[in-house]
Amino acid sequence: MTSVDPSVIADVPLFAGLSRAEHEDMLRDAKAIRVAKGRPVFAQGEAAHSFFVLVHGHLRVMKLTPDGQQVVVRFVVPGEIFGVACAIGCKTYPATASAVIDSVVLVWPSAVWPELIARWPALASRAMHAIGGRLQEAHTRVVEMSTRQVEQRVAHALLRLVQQAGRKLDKGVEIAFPITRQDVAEMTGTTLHTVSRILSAWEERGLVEGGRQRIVVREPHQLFILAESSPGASA
Amino acid sequence: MTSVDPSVIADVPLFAGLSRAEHEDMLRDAKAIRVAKGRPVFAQGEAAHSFFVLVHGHLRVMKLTPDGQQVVVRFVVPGEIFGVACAIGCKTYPATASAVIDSVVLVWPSAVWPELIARWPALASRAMHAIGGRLQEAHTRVVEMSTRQVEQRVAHALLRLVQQAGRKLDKGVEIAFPITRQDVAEMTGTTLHTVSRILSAWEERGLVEGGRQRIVVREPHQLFILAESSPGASA
DNA sequence: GGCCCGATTTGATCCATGACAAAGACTCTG
DNA sequence: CAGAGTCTTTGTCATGGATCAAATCGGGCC
Repeated sequence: MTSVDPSVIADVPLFAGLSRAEHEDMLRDAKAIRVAKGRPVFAQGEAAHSFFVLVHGHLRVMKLTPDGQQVVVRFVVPGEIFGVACAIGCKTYPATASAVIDSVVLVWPSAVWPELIARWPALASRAMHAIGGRLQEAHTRVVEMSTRQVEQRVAHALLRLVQQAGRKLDKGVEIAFPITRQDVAEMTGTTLHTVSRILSAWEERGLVEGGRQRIVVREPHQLFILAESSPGASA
Repeated sequence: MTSVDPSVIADVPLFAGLSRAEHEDMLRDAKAIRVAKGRPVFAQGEAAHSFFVLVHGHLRVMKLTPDGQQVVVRFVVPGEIFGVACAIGCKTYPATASAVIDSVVLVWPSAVWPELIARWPALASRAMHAIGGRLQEAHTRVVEMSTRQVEQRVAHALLRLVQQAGRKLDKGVEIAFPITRQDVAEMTGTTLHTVSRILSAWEERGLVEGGRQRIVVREPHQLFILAESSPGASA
């Protein structure tokens, strides 16, 4: 039996407030696995055998349409629970999660979920909040896609990424994992061409700084203003 | 103290499998209120004092953007729980719910939620599934908005409405509550003008039949084919 | 170091759909 | 039954972005 050091979940919000002994107890059913950059943790349509917590690294969660287009649902950062299909009554995973950099995840069999939440009711509540937060975010995204133009959506997406995975730099904040224009396009419902043009324009104005699979936001506040401005009000 | 007849929640899926005595117990904290057509049950931004179950009628849930545009999040049909901000850790309602026809709702104070789920753990699980379902739907909508054109999105929206609130007619299925082209536009991220044109075109082809605040789907299957066809493949 | 491949940039063109405008059509009310 | 207020239809025009096409750039690998 793989034994996992309980300290790895010391700062997982979902498990906050539990004792070390309780952590150990929970980890009894878990396994830690390494996922190489680019490899999937699970794939859309697969039977939902397990649920997960990301310990280290970054994952991209995406949905594939029947005709092969893909949409980025979100990025997972360390400490988050993901792949909880079992908790919401899905038999199969509704999306694919793959590593954008070498990552480490904890894996529990789906079967232990009911047991866990029965034993720690706070867990149910926390999980509910986590799912609720994602619902909120999804709705925000729907509203955004319905009412704002591409430039504003890209601005919002960048701000969200910065908040979720920003790394402070001398001059601005950098998104802490490799991300392509294509990724940003798939987060905002546009094309990599349009994203490239927008970022170029922003770079011109000193708002951001780009690079291969790299985005640095120099002026988050300016970006915020852009994101919030009403759809008609352009320069 | 208002006493509510336990039979009103006999067919609420959330409470299925509980005994009549348990229903009574739950209803002890509830009040039933009538909401006139057009009146809000709660409004976006308001403190989330209560959560609800719709007993009779239909509600529209919508979000308002800072600049006054609105987006329809969903319609609530009888038997559904809604306004569960408290369950997902929101202090205020993130959207507005108002009656599209005269309706009756059960109201519980948010404060009893923790109590209820503590007493009936199955409730927590059911609620989780309900929220999960909405998350799925929201993601589906994001994918749709990112990858399909307006006509396909409208087709999907109609099919969803038919499934949720379809009333079988001699010639087709009717959406069982008054709904305007504006509503459909706000569900699909387009304008009432475009929706009107699309419905007119479909009516021409015999797929649907329209009227004031009324839509009858004559050929669900044709609509389905339209909804699924790849974005480029038009007549 | 030189090659190869994926990522990015940029230009030119096209078109789905939004915006504007105005005229019906249906309901309810007084 | 007239009038008002919604809702719906339809026409015309403008345009934000998608699409198509090609360079160019930058890294990693042998």
